[in-house]
Amino acid sequence: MPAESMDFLAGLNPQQREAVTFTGGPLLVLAGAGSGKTRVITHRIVYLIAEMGVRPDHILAVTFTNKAAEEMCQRVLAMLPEGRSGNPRLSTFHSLCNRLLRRHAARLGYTSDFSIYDSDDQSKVMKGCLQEMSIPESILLPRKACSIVSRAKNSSRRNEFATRAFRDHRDADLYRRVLALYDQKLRASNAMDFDDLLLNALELLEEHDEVRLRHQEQTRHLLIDEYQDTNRLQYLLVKQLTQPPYDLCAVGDEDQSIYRFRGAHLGNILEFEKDFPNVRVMKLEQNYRSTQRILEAASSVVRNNRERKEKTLWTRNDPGDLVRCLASNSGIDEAEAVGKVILALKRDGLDDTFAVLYRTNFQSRYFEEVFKRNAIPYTILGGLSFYARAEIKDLIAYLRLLRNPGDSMALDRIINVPARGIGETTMDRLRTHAAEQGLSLWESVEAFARDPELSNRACCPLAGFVHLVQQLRMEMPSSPLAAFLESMAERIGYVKMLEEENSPESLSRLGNIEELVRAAHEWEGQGLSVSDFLDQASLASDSDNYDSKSHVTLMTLHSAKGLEFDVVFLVGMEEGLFPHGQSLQNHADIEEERRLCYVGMTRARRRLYLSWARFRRTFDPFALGENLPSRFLSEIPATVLETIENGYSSRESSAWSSPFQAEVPQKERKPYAGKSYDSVDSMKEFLRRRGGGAPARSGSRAAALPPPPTDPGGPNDFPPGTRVQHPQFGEGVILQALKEGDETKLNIHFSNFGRKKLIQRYSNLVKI
DNA sequence: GCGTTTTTCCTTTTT
DNA sequence: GGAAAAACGC
Repeated sequence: MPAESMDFLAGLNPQQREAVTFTGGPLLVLAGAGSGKTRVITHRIVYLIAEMGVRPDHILAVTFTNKAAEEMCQRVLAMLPEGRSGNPRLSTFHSLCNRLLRRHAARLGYTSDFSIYDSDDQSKVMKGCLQEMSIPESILLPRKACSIVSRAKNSSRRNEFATRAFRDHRDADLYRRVLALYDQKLRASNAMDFDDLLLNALELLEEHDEVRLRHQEQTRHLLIDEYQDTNRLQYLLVKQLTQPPYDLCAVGDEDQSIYRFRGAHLGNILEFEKDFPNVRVMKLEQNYRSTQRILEAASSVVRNNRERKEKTLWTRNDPGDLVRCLASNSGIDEAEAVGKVILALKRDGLDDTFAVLYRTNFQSRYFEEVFKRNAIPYTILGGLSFYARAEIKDLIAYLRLLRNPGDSMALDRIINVPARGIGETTMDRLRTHAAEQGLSLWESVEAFARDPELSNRACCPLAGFVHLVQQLRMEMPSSPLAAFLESMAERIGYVKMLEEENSPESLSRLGNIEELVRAAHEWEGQGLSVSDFLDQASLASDSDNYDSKSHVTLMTLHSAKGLEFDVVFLVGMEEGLFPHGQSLQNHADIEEERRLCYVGMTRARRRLYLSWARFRRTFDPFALGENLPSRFLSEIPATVLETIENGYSSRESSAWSSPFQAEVPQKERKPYAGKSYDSVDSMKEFLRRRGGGAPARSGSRAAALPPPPTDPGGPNDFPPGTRVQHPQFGEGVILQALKEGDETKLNIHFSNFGRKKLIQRYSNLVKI
């Protein structure tokens, strides 16, 4: 072996080395958190090229985010000797499929200029579908419909829709019709949603032999990262991308599977050995990232899951500090406690990286406020990302319309932005005309603009708009990206509109546009076209924006996957928030929440703080007065945990003031009585054992707090939060109970019928 | 058809 | 507490 290769293998432990150099067929690497998963993938790529003489472009590695792909690519290139031919291909499933489809779109009846619809576009299309089918929102919300449809799409081939999709569902027939109409609309706009990218790529490979063969020829070595989060569609794609004898290397950790809601199928990794013959399975169990105590705490939590392969993660690292549990009174106090810890640790002068991880995006708010007030520089991922800002979406919608005239969502968005006298009435007529004549919205606009019958008032603005778009469309292909964007923003009147508004917001929007132009300049330098720019904007993920040099980063637990930090704060650890209230009903969902907790905890290198708040302002109808600490906290052994009581402050009464709960008469406020909270006692016991914990209430404070837990009440008592069964409406949850005279009016949310107001006496409700 | 004010509803998690 | 839809007045 050349000295060089000895070098790059020298940094690996025996198991890693084995995984890197094994080439005798399909390989599954079960890699625990922090066990050097990325190193295995990058070194394996380098090994294949440098040692096995594999042509770089015969290697395809699929990762979860573009950022991960890019980083791996850079590490690989740094290790490779000069003078090779081509680069290995590293990409996400979605970008891979996108590229494949752009090349072969015609075979599936799209043009290569197809648009990619984001979740906003999706729910707008869905809204239209439901309206056309006269399904009121009270029965099916557009976004809910989108997620149901998306899940079905991620587990079926397109030609299976009519039979296989929704097969477990009570309303399968209804959903199939919704899906069919939704699909038809997207197709008519020459558009694909995220799921279509996978679905169509699969169809392309399965049904077009020459495409598949060419691709298999190109992909002799396939590596897949985060295999635990692949869904059925991705699994089927993997099978199409390679062929026996597979050189397939899948790397994953079933304990870190956190995308079940998106169709991720744990079976993919648990049954890998059945799917591929003669598979070799290797385990990486030495953790290089975290301290012993952090690892012990995280392992004890995830051990409570049933659906997993047994493995023992260990480390040679220091024992480290105890994991700390911060118990605060309110969400604001929680944020302040975290801020204080960060300031204290920063005072020690270390160059530590910090992360605040939460279950849901809305939790970021208090942290932002506190960090701003205390001059703690932070970066926030997700929430309103750059591409989600209105002005950026508008300009991108213009580009989308220029590239793909069929893109009705883009057209709809910008036809009257800035205002050009094309209002709702005209739009209604355009839509009707399009539907009647089987035209796209754009074709309908063109027709109206030419129609001599039409009044000038309606016609002129349309004609002007058509002319503008046609001109821009002609110029676009030949102009450099940044210059084109800039001149477009000018000519469509967008800049003028913002300048005339002349408010602080409009000025910041102008700033954002400048930033977009700057970004375009950079991409232009890398030889990217308008099309690439649009794809980048659609397929970018939140963690793609993560900057490891930033000292404090706020993000959801999901976005934190694959990242690591010196100090991690896992906040909002309360029953109902984490685990999330929507996950309490079924065991598989709880297990997923637990894995999410495991992922969060194992992001920490040196210090881990877990935090919860007794009261939290919320608009969730499931919210129930005082919070209980998350069950995950009670799963951590006392020997590695230290509880810090972030005492009762004067704010507790204001923390207890949800606008919703304020409407409920004091007397009827009752703690949730459902059986999901069966561990109340163990939780209290757990806190007492640790000293600190929830002290007994006494004196004046008790008056400001909600009444202490009492019995759920008799059969005629329906406090908010109670789950009920109705003879016609099925299952529901009491949102509100109002006593009026001797009647009680109940406001109930039924899962299949939406909200209803019923008089309790006549309702025939049964508690469940 | 446009701009402002009022009301509503909301909150899982993401490519 | 804030964005998006609806309602209202011009």
